[in-house]
Amino acid sequence: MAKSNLYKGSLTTIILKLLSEHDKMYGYEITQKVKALTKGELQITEGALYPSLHKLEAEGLLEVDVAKVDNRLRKYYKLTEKGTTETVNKLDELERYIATLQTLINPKLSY
Amino acid sequence: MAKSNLYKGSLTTIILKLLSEHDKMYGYEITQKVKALTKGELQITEGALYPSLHKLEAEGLLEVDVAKVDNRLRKYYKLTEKGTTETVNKLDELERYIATLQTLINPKLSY
DNA sequence: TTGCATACATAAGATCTTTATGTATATATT
DNA sequence: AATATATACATAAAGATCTTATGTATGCAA
Repeated sequence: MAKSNLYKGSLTTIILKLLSEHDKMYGYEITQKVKALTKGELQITEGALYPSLHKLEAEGLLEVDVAKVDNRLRKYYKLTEKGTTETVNKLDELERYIATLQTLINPKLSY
Repeated sequence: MAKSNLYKGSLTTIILKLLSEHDKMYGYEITQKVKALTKGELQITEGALYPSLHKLEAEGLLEVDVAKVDNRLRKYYKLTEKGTTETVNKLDELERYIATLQTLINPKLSY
């Protein structure tokens, strides 16, 4: 994930946010979408993504729908009701986090 | 650190940025300064701070000046030349990171 | 047939943090 | 006088998250 270890902790929120916009997505699709949206800045590795998806599922925030497309396996993930609620919380948290960083880093500017 | 595990990875940059503005600071002072600047949002724990300071010192980004004030030990940290250079890099990295997050989270807005 | 893209997965190790604990002095409260 | 809080340092165990490496398998292009 972009060499920077800043992203540590934000992956979950990113996944949830994408799923709140796209109804259902599968793992590989998420990596490609993030790569495209960020113009290559952020490349989610599989070693980070899949365990994260599994955890979100285990927590009941996502539910899976396995499908076979072109003779290849796909696991479509979508938000549960709980996941939708949690997405709002996580996004709030992320925005507060960014605001706090801005305070520390650009003390003279207001955003 | 604010319950949120988002801050993971940003502590180093925060420390460097503060030291780029304050010439020299000691550990406890850093925790208080951050707490005040963020109105309590971000409270750096000692278990995170001290290992981080030691690491920055080991990497040659900070140098220490031990002092005794009111019969109590203080370790004043200041940026080395290398540390000053690295601060610029880390701040650039953090700003790109924030910009990337904004792209993912507020696709409709530009910052 | 070799390589690249698609599509999943996991395990070992690295990194950073929390939580808990320890030492010690100074000051305020009861 | 005793207790609590603030100041000031430190480390160790456990937890969370990620990187890196590896594995399986299909489809397609060179």
